[in-house]
Amino acid sequence: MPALMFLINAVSRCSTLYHAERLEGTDFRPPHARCVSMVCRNPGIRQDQLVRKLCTDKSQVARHLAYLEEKGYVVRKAGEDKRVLLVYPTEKAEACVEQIRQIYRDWNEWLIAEFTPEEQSQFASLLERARERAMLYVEGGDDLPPGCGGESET
Amino acid sequence: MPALMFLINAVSRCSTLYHAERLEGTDFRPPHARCVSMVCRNPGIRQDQLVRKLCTDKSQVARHLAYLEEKGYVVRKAGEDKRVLLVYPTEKAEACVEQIRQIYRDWNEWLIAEFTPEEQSQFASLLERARERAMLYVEGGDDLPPGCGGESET
DNA sequence: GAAATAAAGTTGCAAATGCAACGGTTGCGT
DNA sequence: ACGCAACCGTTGCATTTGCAACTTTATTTC
Repeated sequence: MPALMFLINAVSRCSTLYHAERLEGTDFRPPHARCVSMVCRNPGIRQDQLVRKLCTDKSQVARHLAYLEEKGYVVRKAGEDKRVLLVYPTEKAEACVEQIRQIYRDWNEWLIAEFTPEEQSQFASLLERARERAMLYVEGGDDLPPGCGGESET
Repeated sequence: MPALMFLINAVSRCSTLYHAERLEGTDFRPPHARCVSMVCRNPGIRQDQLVRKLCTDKSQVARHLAYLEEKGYVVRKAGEDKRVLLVYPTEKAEACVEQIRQIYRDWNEWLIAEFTPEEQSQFASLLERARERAMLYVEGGDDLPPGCGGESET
């Protein structure tokens, strides 16, 4: 049995390929669509919080938002704390976010279409818990996987 | 609740970051390690089958194997059908594959450490089924997700 | 048997990603 | 009030990835 990572990588890649296909002809590629979807769900979100939610590198978010801003899908305003940028969707974004969400739904439903309803909710729940735990590694903390300098052994 | 893709992408990315950290100082980066692990598990595998198992692009496998061959970890021989290459691990690869596998195990176990044993096997089983279904999309066929030209409507 | 078609692998190129270094801003300690 | 560390976002750079065009070999078709 292969390691979980192989399974997860495979599903992740297939998902992205599907989204890329569905997004053909739009202004978006998969990472842009992820940003738009998240910004519309959280208007005024701080850019660094967007990085956390998308679990990617801050340089990616900076570049993708710059692209989306240039295309008129988002607006960024400095917060009270002038270090942070608050990101707002424009009407142009609101007008097409539903189309993006539909792509997500289509993939989700098709992917787990052969699961029973209980399996479907189990799957989502376990994945969410795995995600939370995986984030612990990225964000650092006490409970780290082996080989991260956090070993309690001598 | 976010789409499954966000969860899967996040776990996938965290996994890769972890593996990259653990592989520091070796000749491998995550994609090389994946190739070595798979080739050692399937000595003499055809390069195109490796592409399927790793669920990546054939150009990636070509480049990563070229690197591994140059470094002396694998050997590639033309098959009876001279179009295909058969990939064999060298002793050098066999000597370090166990170290790679340990990294996979460490991550696996840590990631699902807070699941109950039943949840752990459920998770692996559901992920495997999701992977198989996701591959259906990449490899084409009858049962495709919406928007892939395979619609049965008019 | 020759030509057309398909398959496997390689290479070139553009996009996406991750990291490290940098600039501007805030908060803290003294 | 000053200096210093931390924080946020941006940019430069190297790696990884995906696609398409190409080469070589096998298979099909006539």
